[in-house]
Amino acid sequence: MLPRRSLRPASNGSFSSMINERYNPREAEPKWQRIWETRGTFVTRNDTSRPKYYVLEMFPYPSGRIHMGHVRNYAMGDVVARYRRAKGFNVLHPMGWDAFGLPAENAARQNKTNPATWTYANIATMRSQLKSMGLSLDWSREIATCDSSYYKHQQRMFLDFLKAGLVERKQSKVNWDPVDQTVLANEQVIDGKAWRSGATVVQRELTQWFLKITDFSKDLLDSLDTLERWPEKVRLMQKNWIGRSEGMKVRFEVAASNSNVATKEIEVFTTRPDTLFGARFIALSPDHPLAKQAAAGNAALADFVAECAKQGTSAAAIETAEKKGFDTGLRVTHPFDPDWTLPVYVANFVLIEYGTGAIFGCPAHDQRDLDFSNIYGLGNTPVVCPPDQDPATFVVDKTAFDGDGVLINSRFLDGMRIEAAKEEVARRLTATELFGRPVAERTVNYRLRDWGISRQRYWGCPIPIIHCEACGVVPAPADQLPITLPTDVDFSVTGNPLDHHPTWKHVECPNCGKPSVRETDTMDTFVDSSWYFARFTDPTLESAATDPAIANHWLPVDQYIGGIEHAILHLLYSRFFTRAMEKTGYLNLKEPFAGLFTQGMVVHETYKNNDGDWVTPAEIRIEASGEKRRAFGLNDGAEVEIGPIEKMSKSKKNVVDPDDIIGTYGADTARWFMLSDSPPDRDIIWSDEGVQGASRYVQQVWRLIGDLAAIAAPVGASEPTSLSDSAVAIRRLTHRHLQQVEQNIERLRFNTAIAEIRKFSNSLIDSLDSVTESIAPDVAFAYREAADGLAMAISPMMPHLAEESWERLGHPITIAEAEWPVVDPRLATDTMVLMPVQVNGKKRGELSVDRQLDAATIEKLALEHEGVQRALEGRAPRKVIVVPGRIVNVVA
RNA sequence: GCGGACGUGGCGAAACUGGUAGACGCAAGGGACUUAAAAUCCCUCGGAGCGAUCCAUGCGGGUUCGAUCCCCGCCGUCCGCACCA
Repeated sequence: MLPRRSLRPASNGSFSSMINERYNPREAEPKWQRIWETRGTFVTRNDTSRPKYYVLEMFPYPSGRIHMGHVRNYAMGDVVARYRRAKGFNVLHPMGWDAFGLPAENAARQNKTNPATWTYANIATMRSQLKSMGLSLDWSREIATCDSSYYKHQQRMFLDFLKAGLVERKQSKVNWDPVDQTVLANEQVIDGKAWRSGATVVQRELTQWFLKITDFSKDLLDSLDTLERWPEKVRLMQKNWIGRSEGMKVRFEVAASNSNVATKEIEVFTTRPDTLFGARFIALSPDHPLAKQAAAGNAALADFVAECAKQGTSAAAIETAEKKGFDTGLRVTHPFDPDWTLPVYVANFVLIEYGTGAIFGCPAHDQRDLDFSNIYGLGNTPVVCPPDQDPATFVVDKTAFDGDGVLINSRFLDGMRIEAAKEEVARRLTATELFGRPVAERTVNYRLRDWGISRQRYWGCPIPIIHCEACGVVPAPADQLPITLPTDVDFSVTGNPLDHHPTWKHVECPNCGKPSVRETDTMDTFVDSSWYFARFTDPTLESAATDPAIANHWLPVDQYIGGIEHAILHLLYSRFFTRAMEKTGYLNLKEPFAGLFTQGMVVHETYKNNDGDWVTPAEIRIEASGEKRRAFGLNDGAEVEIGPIEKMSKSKKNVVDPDDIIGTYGADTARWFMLSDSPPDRDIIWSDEGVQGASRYVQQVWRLIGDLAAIAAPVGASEPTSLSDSAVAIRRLTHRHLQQVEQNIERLRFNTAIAEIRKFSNSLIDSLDSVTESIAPDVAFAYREAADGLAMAISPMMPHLAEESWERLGHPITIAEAEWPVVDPRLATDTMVLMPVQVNGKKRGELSVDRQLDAATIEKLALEHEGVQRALEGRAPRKVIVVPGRIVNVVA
């Protein structure tokens, strides 16, 4: 028997809420979190009977507290993890901490604490915050990269890479802060000044460790095509970053030399060998060995080279920098004409890192070369004529021509198209010899440079190397690993604490036993995050970083989720590491992440008071009248200006603390809101109204589940032999909506999955209106299926509410351990279909027809339709297009 | 400068990538219940028109029976790279 008043009455909706107590997330959420923990629900075991699924969200830096960006990221990952688990996969969903890095040292300097203390305290806070979100994580696999149990393996890996020839030690320029005595990253240099000390940053040459990522340039580029479940945008960014270009290296013979320059030739790289007859000069990078050689005997040139070294590396500095050069006095011979010589300049715009560090300048067809040529009066010769120009009159003045055209002024190349001319030059120059070698060779050049990993910092993984005066660079013996960080460090002195620690660096040489010193540089923290996904597969293994069999089973990560800001470096380094680990026997695959998803940011309105200071959302209240919204300070009531919507940041104070939200509304509401409304790869605007909407929905579902629980057949009730039309209708909507939810989650379209769930619950609420006091068994069965289906549908997003509902519906075990219902495709598709009828592409009516109905009958029905008749105005239809199940269009 | 993405109601968006444009939600307005409020429920909600209907997916063209979707040309916003030879 049904208590009528528990359902929504036609005109008075108050009963439902009166008899249904409100859902209280503050009680339910911790309760279910404890139950999951006690039952070990999310502990992953190796189980090959089920297909594996590895979901991973980019692990956080333990900065202190989680922010809304984390909430969004981990809510998405958790939907995937919970959904896949329900679908029968053995899911690996771990969490860890990217725990090394500069902020810990900064905090240590400021607060006189130890970086380790600070870091582990933050981890404790953030772990408990993440736990309050109810994430289905296997916490038994937690790792922190600052644990020696983690970085021990990283040191070993470094030594293995060294042995395998994947590590190199070489000189490199760094941004040096002379006050703090430290190396700065490019983003720490602002307008040529150090971000912290404000000192003028200088370029300094240091010997540093490099990982030879360029060994894999080609593979890293080519394999991008295999990453089908990566965003096109990220693949493109990586492609551009690797920067492949086809060209030639061409050697020019030195024709006239100053006495101190012994070189007989200069090699340049070019992608435009076709323009060789337009050459006007050779330009060397100031860092080119030949430039330095020439400078040694020429004080003015030496001054010029030194001046170039001061040139800023910032984007702004480069943009405004004028082209400058210095004539070395050297001249080289043109490869196609022994009587033609070209001057050799040192020029500030030539990069040492790219190509050979030397170019030939063709002013007519390269803007940089033209700018340079115009300053130094070197002239230009157009050698490619645009299709719309007359070769006899075509001249270049201020704008170089880099489009397609036909070769002119180029002797044997005249009349050729660019591609043919390139081929011809290559053919001739590879067949001509200079000093016993071909003058030129075809090459492929990459923009990608080797990865410098040395950091002059304390809070990072020590590089396991010993420097001995007699033996040179000696790898630390494997049995001495881990090389741990000393804990008694002094941050009051400038510079690297490892370097001026009294004892730490002094060791005996493992080779000869003589006193030697440890490498005091630590590794770039990007190294730590380049293999953590592999460590998660067997995080407590002591003997090695990975067990290859286990790593190969779990990897690649099936779905990786994180911010677009890691599109290039982290993801590229991880791809490189996977290849390097394969080469050194740690695992056997190339690509670590089969599927990648980059989520958008969380943004919020900004608020500014009369004094122009930022105000936090917690300090204001919003008043809305009609369409207008105004904000007022809670303290003084003064009006606050509502500013633009921007990424949540501490500096603009437009942050909302996840703890506050979870405390007020519960984790489910926060998670639900984060996934609603905006497509996951786009930014989401955090708004109080939106959160309240999500919170209302939590209560609505709870009431609905209560109503359904009252009328549903018992758990496990078998399907009645025959079903009434109304029972079938309920089953249809359950199966149809569940199918849509599945498809949307699988495509990571969480916003549309949520819209579908809301449609589902709206339909159920509507359908309950027609329920009378006596419920037939077949209808009760259909409502049982609907109620269970709804609880399951919300479970990936709102797991606590789902558990509470599942319990209320009478299930003995948790929903987290339950299986996703099997959708019956016959029930998911309606037999009747509503077909719009158009006349000349404009809708004139609708036909409700059986999905199976033949086209001829549909056509007949359409033509008889009143709206069609009216629109035809007596004209005869010229053509009728029937798209079965979709649309009818009558062409008049 | 080079490369890429996006532009749909007051707002976030949806549209099975050629087939009823605006699902789902937020905000707003009206109403019911209440002494009142909260909560809940009902109705309206792109524009014009009493209506049949007409207009509308940044703007202008094109292809098509039919275009938010494909093509061409503009305008605007955002992102990546940037003296890469």
